[in-house]
Amino acid sequence: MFFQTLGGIMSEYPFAEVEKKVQEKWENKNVFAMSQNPRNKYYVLEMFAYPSGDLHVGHLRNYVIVDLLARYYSQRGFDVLHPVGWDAFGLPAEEAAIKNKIHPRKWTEANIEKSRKTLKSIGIGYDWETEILTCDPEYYKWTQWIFLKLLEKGLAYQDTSLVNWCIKCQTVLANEQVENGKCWRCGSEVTKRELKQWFFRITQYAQDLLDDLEKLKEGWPEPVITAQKNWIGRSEGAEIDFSVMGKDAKLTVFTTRPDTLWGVTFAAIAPEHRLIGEIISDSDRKKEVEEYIKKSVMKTEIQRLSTVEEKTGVYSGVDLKHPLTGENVPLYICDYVLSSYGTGTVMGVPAHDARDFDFAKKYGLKMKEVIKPRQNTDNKESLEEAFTDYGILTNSGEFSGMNSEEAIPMIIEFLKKEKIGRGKVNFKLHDWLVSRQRYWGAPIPVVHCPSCGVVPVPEKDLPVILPDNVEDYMPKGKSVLAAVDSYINVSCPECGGPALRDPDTLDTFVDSSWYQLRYPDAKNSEKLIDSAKAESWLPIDKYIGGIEHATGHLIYFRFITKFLHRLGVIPCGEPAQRLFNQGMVCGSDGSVMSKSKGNGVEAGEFVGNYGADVCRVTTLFLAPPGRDAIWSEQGVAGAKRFLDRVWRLGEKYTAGVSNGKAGESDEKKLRRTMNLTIKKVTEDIENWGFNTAIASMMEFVNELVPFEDSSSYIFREAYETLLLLLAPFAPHIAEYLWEKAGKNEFVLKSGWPQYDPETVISESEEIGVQVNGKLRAVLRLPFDVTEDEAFSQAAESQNVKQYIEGREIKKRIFVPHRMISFVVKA
RNA sequence: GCCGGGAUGGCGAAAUCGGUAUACGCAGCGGACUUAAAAUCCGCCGGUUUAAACCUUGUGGGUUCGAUUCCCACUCCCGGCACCA
Repeated sequence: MFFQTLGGIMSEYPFAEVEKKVQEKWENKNVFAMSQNPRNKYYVLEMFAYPSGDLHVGHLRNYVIVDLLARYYSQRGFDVLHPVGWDAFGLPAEEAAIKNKIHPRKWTEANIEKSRKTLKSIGIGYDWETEILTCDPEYYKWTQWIFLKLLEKGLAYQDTSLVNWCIKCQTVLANEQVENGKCWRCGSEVTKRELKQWFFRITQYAQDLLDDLEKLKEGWPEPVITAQKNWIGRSEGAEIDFSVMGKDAKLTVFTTRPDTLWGVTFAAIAPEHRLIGEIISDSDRKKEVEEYIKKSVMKTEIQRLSTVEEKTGVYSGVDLKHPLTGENVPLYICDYVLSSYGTGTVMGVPAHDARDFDFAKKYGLKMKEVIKPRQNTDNKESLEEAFTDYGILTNSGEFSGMNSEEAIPMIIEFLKKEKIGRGKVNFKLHDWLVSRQRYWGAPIPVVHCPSCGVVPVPEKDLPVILPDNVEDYMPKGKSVLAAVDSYINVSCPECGGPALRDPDTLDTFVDSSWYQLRYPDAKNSEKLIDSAKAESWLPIDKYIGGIEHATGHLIYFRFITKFLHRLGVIPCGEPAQRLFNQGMVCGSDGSVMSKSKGNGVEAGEFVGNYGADVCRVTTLFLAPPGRDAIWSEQGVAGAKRFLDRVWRLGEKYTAGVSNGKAGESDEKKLRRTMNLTIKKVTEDIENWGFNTAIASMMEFVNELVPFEDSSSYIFREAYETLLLLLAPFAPHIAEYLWEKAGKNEFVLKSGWPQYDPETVISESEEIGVQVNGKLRAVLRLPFDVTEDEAFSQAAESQNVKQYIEGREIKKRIFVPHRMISFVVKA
């Protein structure tokens, strides 16, 4: 019996027994199962997690927040979908395999089991029937299917590209695995290597991805929208052709400032540019150029990170011809020019571009001023810095005297007519490199046949199963799978002749780019998702995760959603209606909590010591969910005391004793507090103010504790209301006490209290009185006090009197329920 | 360099259509209960001060009867992007 107060000892919330019991009850009755035909759906999801093993309290925050919402919306009568899954492919499993000789699958499954246990111990209400694992063939079958569809539509292609290569590890590294130009694992220098890779043509969706950000403005945080906008990086300008002197060749540049075309004094080309070899073939500076290229390509990574100041380059020995003036334009090879953006070649306008200015100054190149500032045209003899704003064109032939804004479209039109240029829109966004020379990922469903070329695996043969019989996971310069004969050798689906499977696997961002579509129909073996299910559950209503995914996952996620939408698989073009960025939890050292830093507090251990509900309340009370927070055990005591008091209220309720009659005014006050608390908690949940919601429940409890008559109707009503409000925050204790209170239905299905606006009005309230902006008194006045009455009462108040007496009152201000203010002449 | 977020008691934080700054909690102090301690309950708790008064939301200005809230300038901290022509 939990409800006996033994020998005067104040009882505490016996979390171990209660939480176990409640969790069993939830599980037996399958309370979190998704509805098969939702009328009023609500889909909440936290961002996909990598199963790293032990969850720490930092991870917990996210789960607890989303669970709170799921439970809240359930109580509000929505059909909630709150699923869980695991982003189970990826490098760490492989690293563990190499290090500890354990199969990546085993390692991954063991970790997932561990995390599952922790999540269950916190009482997160998932429908475990819908759980997905990206390393499950039934899941990656559809990852592969999406790949085939992209291939079919020309949105997946192979191309050679320079990739990060660690010589020591003999492997390709993703950008985020390169830290300051060094390999994240072995610390040795990373070089570039040209390899054939698979890409998704996300750039084809760039404009769409950009345009639809408009639709997300209401539901997504502004910083994410901005980050995506910058990442997509649309810029309008023109491509202009420059012919190569003495050769039948031309180079095209991209510029956003065609109005500065007359100011071109040199041109610069990226060292990696594909045409360099051809252009310098008979230059007398061939040797220097080749040396420079070799040097800059090798050290690209380090340079990118360290140099912003120094620009280097080498004269190619070749000149271009200015398309308008016919003048010689020397061509330089410069590593400040990016090969991956625009055309890999730029026109140099030192007078009007800061970078070109630096370069020209260093190499003593000419500067030609062709844009004048609109205001103060004090002619300086030599330029001290580039003038990069729009202005008035000068020395620009027939366009001289025009404003940049009007000249730009006219110049583009002119270039088009002369067939030496055209308008052009460029994006910073690059095509998405999706192949990895790695084992632990979804196999790329493609066969390479010597006679038929690249042949997609027929849909009926999906999934292409990742083989388990691998002995050595150490990459040897190519994918591990290339060495698995039984896997790699296959007959061509077209001609039946001997062929090879693609040895690469897909980037894990591909796995996580569509997972939200799978939950509503996780077991469907015929389709990615049944269209009726898609119709009734998609899109996500609330999506919660860290801002660090703003330009990675969230772009891929939107892209694949859009693609599948166009394909007719799903009804929506955006994956998530609302996005919320929860803040990070930092360890006591102030840095982000993580296993590798050793500053994590293990979740399982914490729950074992204090219980799930204390853990939840502590986490939620720590700070508002959007803000970064430093973990501290200090809050635990408060959370524990709070729940212990609730527990004792339960005893008081059960006992139903009347220690003297509560006065009418006390009852009225309690009714008022109850209604105010309902209002506050409801609004706070809607506005992500979980910490203040808890604060107001604490105030409510503080009033209930000393309330005399626990057999009174109002006490019983208030207590029951408290349990309903508390349930999303501390579901175990709420559920248990709800049952003890004689309720038959789960608290989760027992509705959400409504507040009565009438009762929150109190008879009187305290109003501050200011004189010349300084607070001089606080008066208790009737709620419906008239303005005149308020002024006269205020003026009579002792302390106010001394400040206004004998002085001319210039102004009186009355703000109902808040403030009375007098302005007097000094 | 550019973009974004932040700065309020000893600590986590609350209050922004401008209206009694510091709710709630932690820590601390005092008291009740107890042989005692813990737990629990009650009270105090920004600073100078007997009170009155004055000062106080990173800094300096401004608007206003009144500014944590709005405007301008700046400092520091955190995060992201980083030669995108």
